[in-house]
Amino acid sequence: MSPQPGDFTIGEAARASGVKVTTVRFYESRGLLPAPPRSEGNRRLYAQSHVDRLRFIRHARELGFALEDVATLLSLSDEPDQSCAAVDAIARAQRAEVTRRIARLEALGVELDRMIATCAGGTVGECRVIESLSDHAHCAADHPGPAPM
Amino acid sequence: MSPQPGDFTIGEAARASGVKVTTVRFYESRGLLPAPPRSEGNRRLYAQSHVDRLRFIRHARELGFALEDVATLLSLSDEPDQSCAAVDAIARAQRAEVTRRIARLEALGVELDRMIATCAGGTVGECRVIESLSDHAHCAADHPGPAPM
DNA sequence: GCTTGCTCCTACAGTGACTGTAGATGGCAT
DNA sequence: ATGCCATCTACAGTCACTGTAGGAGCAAGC
Ligand SMILES: [Zn+2]
Ligand SMILES: [Zn+2]
Ligand SMILES: [Zn+2]
Ligand SMILES: [Zn+2]
Repeated sequence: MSPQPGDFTIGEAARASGVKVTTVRFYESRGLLPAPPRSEGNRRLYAQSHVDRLRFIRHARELGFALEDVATLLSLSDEPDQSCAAVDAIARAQRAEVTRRIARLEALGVELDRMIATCAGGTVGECRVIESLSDHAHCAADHPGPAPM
Repeated sequence: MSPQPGDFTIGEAARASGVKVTTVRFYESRGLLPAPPRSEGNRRLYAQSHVDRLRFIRHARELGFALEDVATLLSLSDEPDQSCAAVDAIARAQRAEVTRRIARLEALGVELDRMIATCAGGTVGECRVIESLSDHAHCAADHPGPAPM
């Protein structure tokens, strides 16, 4: 395929969508972006629809959706006559996840603040931050597990 | 080395510290936990000090410190005569990071709520959630980048 | 003594969502 | 023709683990 007016190189598609060149190729490898036709010199030739799709992916990723969810949302958006209940469910699940993460981080913030406030600025041997880390019994809330943050 | 009373197998150390067996070995491979002596049958034999160290690591991880920071905190705690300024700095940086993450997630939550509220429950073609994802211009705040969440 | 069943061993691959690197071409401008 | 950036493929690295395969150790029950 020879380059047409209106085609984008991968660099142009990257700039137009705000997705990095390497990430565009990565999305293709993950099946989120269809493999475009190539030029005679084997370069990818993107159309506007690819750029639109990249912007969709970017926005969804910025909102924290996992690539798997992005893939589902993309395949749903390709079938406009279906019910949007599945779309809604994914968005609500993401909202709930965001809420959980915030609660988690608020609790960490409180405990970190308590720890930091006890530090009197002396030696490590006297430092209550180290002590707090050593002694789990000092902490008010239970920790659900290693922080995914 | 033959097992002594007071020694822990890796499984016992794991239960006593709340760190999984595989994760204990992983921490050893990362240099966070010193390699313990072995039994005649090549099993790791931990002392109470190892269990204490594991509990320290676990608590620091629960507070979201990266393993590299945990390693620094551990090496600082091994030198009790030094100033605790470095400890304080790491804790404050972690606190700041938690604050940033919360702010980020609050913004995502607001945008997700707006998106979800516009969904009227019709078809995908009419769904404003998909539309919001497609059209970046509809969103109020700038996104700093893909969400690390 | 023998089998069952749990724990433990090493070594390596996989996760998610990319990022970085190496070495080889493509293609445009001077 | 020369320089230089963009692009190509393929693979390793990131982080903090988790999971798997294929053995070996060890206590208890028979
Ligand atoms: Zn201190
Ligand atoms: Zn705590
Ligand atoms: Zn909808
Ligand atoms: Zn937005």
